[in-house]
Amino acid sequence: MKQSQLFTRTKKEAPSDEVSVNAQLLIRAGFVDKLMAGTYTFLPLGLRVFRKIENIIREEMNGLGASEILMPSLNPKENWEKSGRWDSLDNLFKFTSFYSKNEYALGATHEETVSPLMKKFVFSYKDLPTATFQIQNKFRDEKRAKSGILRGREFFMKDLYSFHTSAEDLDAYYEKATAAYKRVFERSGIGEKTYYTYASGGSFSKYSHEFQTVSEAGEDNIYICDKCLIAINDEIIEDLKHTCPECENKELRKEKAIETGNIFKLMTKFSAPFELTYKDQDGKENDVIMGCYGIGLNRLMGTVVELFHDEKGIIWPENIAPFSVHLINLGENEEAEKIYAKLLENGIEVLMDDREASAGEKFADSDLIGIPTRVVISKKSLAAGGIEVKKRNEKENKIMTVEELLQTLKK
RNA sequence: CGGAGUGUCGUAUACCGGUAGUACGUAUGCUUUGGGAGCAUAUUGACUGGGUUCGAUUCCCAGCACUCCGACCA
Repeated sequence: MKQSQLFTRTKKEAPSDEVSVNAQLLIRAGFVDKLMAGTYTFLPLGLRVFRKIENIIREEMNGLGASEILMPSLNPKENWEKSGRWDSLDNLFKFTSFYSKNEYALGATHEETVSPLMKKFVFSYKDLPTATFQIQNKFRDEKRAKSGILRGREFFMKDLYSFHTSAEDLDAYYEKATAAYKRVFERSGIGEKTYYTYASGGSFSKYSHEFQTVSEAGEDNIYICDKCLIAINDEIIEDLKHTCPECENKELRKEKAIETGNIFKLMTKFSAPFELTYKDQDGKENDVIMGCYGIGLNRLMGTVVELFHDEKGIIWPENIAPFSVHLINLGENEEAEKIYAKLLENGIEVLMDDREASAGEKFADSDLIGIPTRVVISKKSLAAGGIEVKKRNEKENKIMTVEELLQTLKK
């Protein structure tokens, strides 16, 4: 893509009312725009990052044998009454139709939709286990939206639901889902800082498991066990008497963390009220055993920015960067076009800065946007024998040929 | 939901109870091209409503919006 085609522009200064690092950098660099507190537009660069994250998650969910669907955000009141959450969930967005006076909810999560849906397809133990997921916008009437894109009122979530004949089968699937979640965080670049965490189960169950990413921007406090690399959310630390549940280690390290994922064993909490049942081998009717598994996509994106930035801007991990290469053209139009075409031919995602701007402005923008590899083409680089290549997270640059660049990118 | 703070060109800011200024941006022209370039000209603004006052962007009240702290967070 050519930068001159982008309708967005970078800003020297962040809006004075944005304090969180993720919002400041994402707005300044032109990845997102705030519509109101807790709702953000993904701009072209931001959407590219979003799609990268989405695809990583999608690949991992497909790897679990789950099939993707897309459920409506607009939900009937009836389903939420059936589960009891019309009244119990206080951040559920509810409204009344002006014309019909019917009441509706905007989906905050989709157990109330997926359970009656699966009732139409699951009849026998032969239909189980099965799993389905979606990547969709959720609505939660947060009392206080905050921290940029980390806690919004409308946000994107990947929600996976699994259906089983037994608790043992759910347990096995839960393990597989946990492994898939770990791969999602590793591939997104935050694996090292993300801990499998024991947590409370909220309205779903007594306990659940979270994936917590260590960051000062986090809202949760977790206690990390450096022996088994798991953590405990401080909301249940008293229950566990300050020891790690896995190894009984008492020397836990307290850190602030962002909840990037949360998984629950629902058991029959939703299958029972929605009469989602199956017939077993003996012809007996049983409630389906369920699990649910969520990852917030906006939150994952914001967390990456919180973790990877410097005073000049964002430093995107390779796998979720909007582009692989930022090609900076300093007045060498013909050569730049050739290199741009060559990189595209080789399947490299390139953003070419073809604007008529000063070198300083182009460099500053490049650092702010944070594409992993910067390539400069100029009189100086050509005289030195080629193009100048610099990684966003390194200080030194190297002169090389385009062929050599292609070799490095393939590694 | 409780508490606090803030609303001035597109952005960041200044001053002020009496003609609202600067920088960046944007537009035009010329010069410039390795770290947000220079000159000239132009361009755009007091959240909404009420009150006090001869006069309010400024003071007061209400509303709305945003941010922060706390509570909440499936």
